[in-house]
Amino acid sequence: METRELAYFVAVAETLHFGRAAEGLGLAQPALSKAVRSLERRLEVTLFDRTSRRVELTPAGEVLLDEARKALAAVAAAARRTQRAGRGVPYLALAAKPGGDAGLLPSILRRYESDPAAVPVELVTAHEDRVSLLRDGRADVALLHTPFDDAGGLETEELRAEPRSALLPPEHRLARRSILQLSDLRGEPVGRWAGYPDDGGVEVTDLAKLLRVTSRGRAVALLPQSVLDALDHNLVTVPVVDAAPARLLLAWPQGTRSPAISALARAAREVAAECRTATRPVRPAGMAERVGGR
Amino acid sequence: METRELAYFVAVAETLHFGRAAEGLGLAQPALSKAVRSLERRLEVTLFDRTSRRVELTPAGEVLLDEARKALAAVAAAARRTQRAGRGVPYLALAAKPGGDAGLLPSILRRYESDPAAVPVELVTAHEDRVSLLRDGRADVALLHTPFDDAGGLETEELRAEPRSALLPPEHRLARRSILQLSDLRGEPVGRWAGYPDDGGVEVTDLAKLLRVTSRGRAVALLPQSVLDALDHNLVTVPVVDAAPARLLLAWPQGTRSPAISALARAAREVAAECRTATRPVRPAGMAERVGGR
DNA sequence: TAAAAATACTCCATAGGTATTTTAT
DNA sequence: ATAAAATACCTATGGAGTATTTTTA
Repeated sequence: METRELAYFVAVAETLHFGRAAEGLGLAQPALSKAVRSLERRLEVTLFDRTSRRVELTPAGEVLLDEARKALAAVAAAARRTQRAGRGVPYLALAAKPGGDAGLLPSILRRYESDPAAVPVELVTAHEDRVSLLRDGRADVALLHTPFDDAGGLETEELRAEPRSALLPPEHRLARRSILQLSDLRGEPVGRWAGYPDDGGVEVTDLAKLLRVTSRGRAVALLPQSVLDALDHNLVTVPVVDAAPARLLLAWPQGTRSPAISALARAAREVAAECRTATRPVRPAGMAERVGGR
Repeated sequence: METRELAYFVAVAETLHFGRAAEGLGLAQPALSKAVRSLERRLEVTLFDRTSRRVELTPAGEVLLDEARKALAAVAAAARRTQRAGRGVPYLALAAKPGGDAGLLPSILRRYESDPAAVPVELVTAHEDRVSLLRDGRADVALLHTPFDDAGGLETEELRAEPRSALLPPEHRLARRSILQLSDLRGEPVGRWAGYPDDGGVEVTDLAKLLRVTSRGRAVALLPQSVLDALDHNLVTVPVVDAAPARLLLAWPQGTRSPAISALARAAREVAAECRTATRPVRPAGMAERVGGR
């Protein structure tokens, strides 16, 4: 199986339409039909049930879609890592969301640089999809936030874990509660980052937008207290006691823990520990209150 | 990058010889030279430092060798899993070493079959390389033995952990000791399974061979007590207190935990637990003794 | 009947072959 | 001097194009 064929298959599987998939790939429809047919012949497996009106994946096709994505990511990672290794000095590409480092990054990098195993760091900022940067080799390490990012299949170092609170407009029916449970939020539209699976919530792209949407009462946000505190708002926060805690992780692909990554993880762990002792949680948990704003 | 090119590159990187690699791939040397050159051109990276007398990998080449192996395994896995999904009823391919199940397998399977999530199991027996069966999709789950198998990058369920003992000929200088430490075995040739990295020990392919080699005093074996007890021998076993325990694991690739795998893991866990309580270790640890034989 | 996949064919880019040259030991 | 990679050149497979047919909702 050639990667070209896999890419073609994935394109069709994602659109379920040979014509549009071909257009997306920049080739003609018959070529794509033939390529998929020949893949099916080679594997001796039917990948699509298709008529001239509908295209759908067979169970085997579902499996291949999943596996092909992984395989293509691995091939892309091979190319990217090789190219990076080929260009001069070795360095570490660190992916982080702008503002998503909880202010720890400068101290982490300062400490890391004093480590003998340190290697120059290139910061790759990306609002979305830091995990796929790791998976396809554009980055070596990333700062992630679970449960927002999916750290499956990655090795991680936890830097911080924090319970989450709901951000509500003052007039909201739950705004006077001292604590909440997830079940209280049943039926509420919850703000959801663009690019994450649609659970019926409102899609937002950044905190400012989330804030606007929340102010208008169109959604509630579920965020770590420290993030809510840092925002400039006139809303109410209520701890959600059974929400999975928001965790800040340093993550890298399985089995790629180089000395440089170890050094960075060490520095990050140390800085996070210091930060924890320095800024102990001040606010008693389980208290609703007005915060922020002017 | 096409998988063909990656496979060609890996062949050259493994032999460090274009001619022999080409022969192995069943094509002519110039074709291989050209393919590698075009790969280098495409990546804009030099992969080999080569003269007409010597071929060696550049640092970037080392990276690609590593990454390409992973990528090729992912592609092979995609093909295998798809084909298996395409052939009739879904089933679970379970890789195990013949005799390497500690006798647990029949009970595990019997219990598993009563689970509603159970799916037919196909047993794939392989003396070596069960991990690569998982990695390239020929198997879904495997019974592994650490530290003999490398479970890196796999999800696992530990079924049993057992301290290991040295198997020695009665006349061996260490045969009268009550316990041993790894340091006592410094310099002793230790039996090593075929296919594992050469640490200077004697390579053996099966337990019978290991037994013969050990009897002749050409090596010592380092095995879990239960395996030694099951063997028919006239040798002495001495516990090695600081050897990593031998662990029997059920393992599957990251992120593939299907309901069927969960059910099998559950059954395995339960059977292993029962077995632990039923056959508590009888022999007081730290006692040298004659065992087995007739 | 109309939208969309499959088929029929044509073409050419390139993977691969053979013969030969270059190079380093 | 020789082993081995690179180069030159040729061939043909198959990937991709255009035009057309078939299919089904």
